[in-house]
Amino acid sequence: MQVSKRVKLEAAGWKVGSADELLGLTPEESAYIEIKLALSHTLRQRRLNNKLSQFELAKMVHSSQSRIAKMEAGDPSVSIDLIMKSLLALGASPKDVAKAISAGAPQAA
Amino acid sequence: MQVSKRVKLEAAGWKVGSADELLGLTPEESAYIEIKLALSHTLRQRRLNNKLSQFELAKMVHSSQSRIAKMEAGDPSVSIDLIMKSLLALGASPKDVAKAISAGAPQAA
DNA sequence: TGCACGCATGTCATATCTGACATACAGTAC
DNA sequence: GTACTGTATGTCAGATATGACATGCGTGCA
Repeated sequence: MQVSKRVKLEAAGWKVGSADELLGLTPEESAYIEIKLALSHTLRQRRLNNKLSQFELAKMVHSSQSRIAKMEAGDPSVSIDLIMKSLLALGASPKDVAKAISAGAPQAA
Repeated sequence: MQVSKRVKLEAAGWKVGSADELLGLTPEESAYIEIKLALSHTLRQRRLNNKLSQFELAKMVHSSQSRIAKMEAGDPSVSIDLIMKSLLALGASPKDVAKAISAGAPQAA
């Protein structure tokens, strides 16, 4: 993740790395965000690997470009459900999803 | 999973084991259900390990007994989001969640 | 027997999520 | 410069999920 992106995410209300000390997040909340960001990141990876634009992926999953952008940004308005369904539509298996979560959200350097 | 439980789930509209051949599920749909059932099962395990009733867990996660029952049943009306949040509230880490998904839904014998 | 506990299932008002749309911005090509 | 592609972000009506409640069912126990 580029720093610029990280700054935007943080400005948008999320903390990216080890967030909890700065914001007042409970362990559950930060674990939830960690999972969401891990899946968001994996979604973008998979989309790019498949050489798809957000618009094209949106058509595939019967959604819209703006919602794909929000998914990849880990926007608070998108559910983990939706991100997972999109991953599965891109051919990910449950084990792939598990691996993505295990790998965790990409940490800042 | 007891057979009786399995029968109930199936009667409720889900197929449990290798479902897709019987119902007309797409690979994404069955992967989604597989993940949901894996997490449902893990939720029940964790709750029982902690010796909590559904009612007690409901209070912990600011929900209701009926919704916990639906989560554990993998009811179509509950999102994976909610099940995951409950797991995290029970102290599961993202890696625990990943392991649960990797392990998969308990297969019928 | 009655009564309490734990769990399942159905319903419903409301809270939350979603897709669609508009719009803005960066990069590239002309 | 314009035009086009890909992406980000804000808004909103309609769709979906949620908590709460009622109720039923089985089990244990006095």
